[in-house]
Amino acid sequence: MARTPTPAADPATSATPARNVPVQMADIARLAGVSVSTVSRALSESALVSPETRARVAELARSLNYSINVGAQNLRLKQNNTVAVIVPYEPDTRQHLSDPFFLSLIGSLADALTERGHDMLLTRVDAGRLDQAAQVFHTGRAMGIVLVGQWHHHDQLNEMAVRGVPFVVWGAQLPQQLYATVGGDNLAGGRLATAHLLAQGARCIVFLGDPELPEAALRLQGYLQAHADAGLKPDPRLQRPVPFVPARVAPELDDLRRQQLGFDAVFAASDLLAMAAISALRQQGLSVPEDVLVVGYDDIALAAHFIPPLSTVSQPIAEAGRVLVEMLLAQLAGERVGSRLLDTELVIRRSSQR
Amino acid sequence: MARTPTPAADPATSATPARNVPVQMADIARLAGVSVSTVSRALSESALVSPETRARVAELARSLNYSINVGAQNLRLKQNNTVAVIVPYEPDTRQHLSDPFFLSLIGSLADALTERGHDMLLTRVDAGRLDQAAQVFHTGRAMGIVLVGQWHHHDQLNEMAVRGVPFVVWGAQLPQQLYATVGGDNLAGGRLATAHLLAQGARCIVFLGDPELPEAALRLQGYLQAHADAGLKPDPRLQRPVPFVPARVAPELDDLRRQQLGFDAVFAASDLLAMAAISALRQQGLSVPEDVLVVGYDDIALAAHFIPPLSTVSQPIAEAGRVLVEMLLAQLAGERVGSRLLDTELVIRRSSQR
DNA sequence: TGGCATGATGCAAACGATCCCACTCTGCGG
DNA sequence: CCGCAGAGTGGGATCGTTTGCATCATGCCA
Repeated sequence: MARTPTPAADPATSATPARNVPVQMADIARLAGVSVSTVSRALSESALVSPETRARVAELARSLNYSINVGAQNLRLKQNNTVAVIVPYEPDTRQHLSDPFFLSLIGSLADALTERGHDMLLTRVDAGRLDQAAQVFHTGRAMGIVLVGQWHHHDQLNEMAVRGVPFVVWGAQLPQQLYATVGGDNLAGGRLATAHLLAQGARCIVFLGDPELPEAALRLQGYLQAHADAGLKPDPRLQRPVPFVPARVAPELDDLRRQQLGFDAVFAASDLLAMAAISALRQQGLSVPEDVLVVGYDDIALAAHFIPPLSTVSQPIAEAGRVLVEMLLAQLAGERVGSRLLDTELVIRRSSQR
Repeated sequence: MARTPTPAADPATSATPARNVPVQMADIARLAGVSVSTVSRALSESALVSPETRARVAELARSLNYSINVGAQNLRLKQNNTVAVIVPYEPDTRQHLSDPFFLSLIGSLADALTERGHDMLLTRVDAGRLDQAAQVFHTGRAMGIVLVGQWHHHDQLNEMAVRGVPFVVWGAQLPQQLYATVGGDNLAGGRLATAHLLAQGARCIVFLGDPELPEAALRLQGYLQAHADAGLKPDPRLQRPVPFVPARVAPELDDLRRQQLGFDAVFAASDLLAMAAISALRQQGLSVPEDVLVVGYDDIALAAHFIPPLSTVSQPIAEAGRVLVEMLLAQLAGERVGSRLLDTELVIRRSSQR
């Protein structure tokens, strides 16, 4: 290709039009005829500098479009105001951040953190190598950690806590845990949903959800309790341990049908599963709520616009973000914080009413 | 409350069990009997240190659970490998990060960034005070910026570009823009969707979407083009400028009915709007697709599980994240990057087929 | 007029890493 | 026996801030 000089596009030719010359305190100091110390003090509104100097420096800083280098500042102050939000990532399914509930939770955390003037570092780590999570703390990238998502490795979390890593977890509260969790009241949620279905006359309620995950296990326990409360004993074969993957729902329901196990309601441990279930039922020629009642869990934004509008157990997402942040900060302030259970609420829509 | 001393819980009593004594290079140096320089070199696998020393230092570092302080490292190296992802926030509606499409895009960005070893800083800024976005760059918190979401202020973006802030934008490509965008081919998407509806026999197609937003405007333009291609002229009253808020859809459709404007199809500029439309139609006693055909936009995860499964224009989310990151990095490497249009694809499901 | 608060400023040492430069030590060739 | 190359290491400046302490001018009182 011939060398055709294009004056405007050639960076070497043009007189560095927008080359980034990062302005720093020393520059301001020189221009203002004071020392860096004074500039530093002036910019931090210290009462030690005279009002005139302060004004002059401030004006200069603004006109030079100066902004402080937080890296250097943090180093000097040994401070850091970013919080890491870490989501697990299942290497086998390569399932990335996908459940709308967790995405909303992340949104809510972003809100809560910016509200308090903190930065949010979003990181994904291999669910198995949880120790990597602690790295963002040890390397000083974040002052604390919020873990959201399904974490299987209870003991790894305990170890992190022992090592003094400040963190809070969204999830179920387990016995013997050394760390603080925030979570919906899964037991109550499961019981509410199931009791409602029973009250609607359902007698054979399918449970969809993966009891390996503590949260789902509690919802299942609530399901059992509601039955017990009503003096009923549910058929254990109706409890289907499906992972949180919508595509796994239809085969499960087909299987029930093949086994000739009749059912008149479904309680799914997530809205995504519930919606998949409704689709699958429709496929089988059954309609909701006429033939089968369905209740989901999470109350994601779409639940209300689904057809039929989905009854579900609502988790207080906005509050969740706020509380998680609050607790992390309290912990950083040296307080000893316990776990928190947030109220859940049953939202009754069409899908569970005949 | 009486002061009941609980020995284990009292931090002052216990012998600082997990008190955080941040170990640093100097500590390792002392213990290894070498200088910090050597430690630094050993840990960075420099060939300048003898293999024995290197091994000794590495072993010591591991046993002390040492990890480098990236803040100090960044300061010294004048480097920084975090990328800021900024989402707009409408102060009037206080609408937080909610559209599933953008949330997925964020997920995909998180994936693309971690894959390349970058940290992701997630920030929300007031859509009107876009200049705040540049701050995260100027303060050195991030080396570059990815803007996602609906940005109205084209000129503010241009100004940022002029000032030399490295960033890329997800969105529509506009004339006279000085910055790089990545976006789906909204024009083609709109045309595809509309042409498909016309091919299905629809003749009065409602368009739902806010043409104030460049992306939606292009989709509308595609809608018009498809009509022109078919030698048709759509009734302008069928173009309804609704914002991206599901709740605004039903009133709009009611209004159409009040005006006695018949229609046999709806093309919504987002899946959320499409789903809200289907719900609203159902409310009015109309069924989809029997009475009205519907096509959405984005192909969010739930579209396939909706009832009826939603036809929609699919945007390549995973690719979007990858390309955005690639382009930002190219820009940081000093390359001059142009905007990129990603292929969109029409996914035909039940909602648009009689 | 000297002593001394008082207010405004500057100097220099941190913060925790990197890396240029100088230094020591060994081994080898002249 | 001396010089020197080269390998391995240490000293210390540096990145951009903050802040304890010293400095210095001023004004006031005795």
